[in-house]
Amino acid sequence: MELLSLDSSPLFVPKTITDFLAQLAAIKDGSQRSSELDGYVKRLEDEFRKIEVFKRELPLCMLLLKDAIELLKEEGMRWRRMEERPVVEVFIPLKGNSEEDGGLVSGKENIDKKNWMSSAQLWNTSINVFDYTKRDSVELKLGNEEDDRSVPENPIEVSNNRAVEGALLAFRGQNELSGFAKPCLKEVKEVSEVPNLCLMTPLMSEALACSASANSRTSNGCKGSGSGSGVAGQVKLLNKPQPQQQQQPLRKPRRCWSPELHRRFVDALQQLGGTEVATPKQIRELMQVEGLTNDEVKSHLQKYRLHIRKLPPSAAAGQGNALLMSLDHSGDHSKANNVQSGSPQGPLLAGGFAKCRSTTGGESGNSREAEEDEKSDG
DNA sequence: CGAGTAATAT
DNA sequence: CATATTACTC
Repeated sequence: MELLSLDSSPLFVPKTITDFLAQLAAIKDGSQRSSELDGYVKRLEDEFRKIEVFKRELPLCMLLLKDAIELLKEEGMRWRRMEERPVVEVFIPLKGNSEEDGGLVSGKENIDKKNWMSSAQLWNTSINVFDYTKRDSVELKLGNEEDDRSVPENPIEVSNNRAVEGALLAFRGQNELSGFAKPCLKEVKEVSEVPNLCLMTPLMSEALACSASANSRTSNGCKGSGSGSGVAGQVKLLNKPQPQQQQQPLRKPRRCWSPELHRRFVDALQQLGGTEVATPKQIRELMQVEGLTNDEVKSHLQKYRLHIRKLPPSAAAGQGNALLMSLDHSGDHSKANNVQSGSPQGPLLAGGFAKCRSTTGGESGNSREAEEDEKSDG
């Protein structure tokens, strides 16, 4: 046993990071030590990718793992430096600047965690922003957001993560993250409290256009596969130096109509009195979704109309159709919206309307839509 | 400009 | 084939 630990063969799995560090510290041979560390970090990262799929269920694991990875990496760098010039420093600086700062150990940790938490929140709410290399930008972005979270106006807003998304994309470029970028938009599930829609903002399109054209359209994985099973599996490094920036009519990235978004759409629709009488502009304004363009709504409406025209029989029989609703709303009362018994959502949506379901979230059984924030019209 | 629709792309 | 974007007409 001890032999093993001393030998620290590649298979040896230390119980804790500190243990591991202690082990490493015992190793005198620099190359061996670094290889040990590298291997361990690699495994950590592997696992991280795996559990990333369950990030919602295992947020703490994510954090811990990430922290561990960070720490080990830092440690590795530190040691390498120490190789060159022996310095007597206490380790566990956690992360500071990639340069070295002194041995600030005390309060830093806490602050760190806090920030991480905010990041985590972001993941949960909309995008998967995970990058342990350049999360600084993320943090900055978040700083404002989370602090200023009191925006009662529209709960639904474009994931203002376009910058983040950019970073993410960049990150994807240099490191494979198959399962990461995808979920950003489809992952959006009702997070109980914060309903959020996934929208791609026009601004984003620039960034996307570049990497999208160069790389692939996977950036906006709407219907794309998913399943995090192969997350750790595929590794493709495609790094292209984005030769062309903006030229030609760059196509807007596809807007993914998440269930939430669509629900919003339908809501607006019925509030406006039906699919046939509502106009795109009205809908858009009513939806109050930032970044949502008129054309997009129009397009969606077109599709929607087609759909409900296509299968009216069954729906009509259900007498709860949106078509009829337009008529129904005549004598609307305060809660006319409640017509959801046979709400347009059911039949219509069932047709496969809301397709951008999350892949990672296996519990798609939450078909039960959380009741929306009803507009208590005065 | 906005709505509606067809054509086109992914 | 479904879905979303663009182009076109009114």
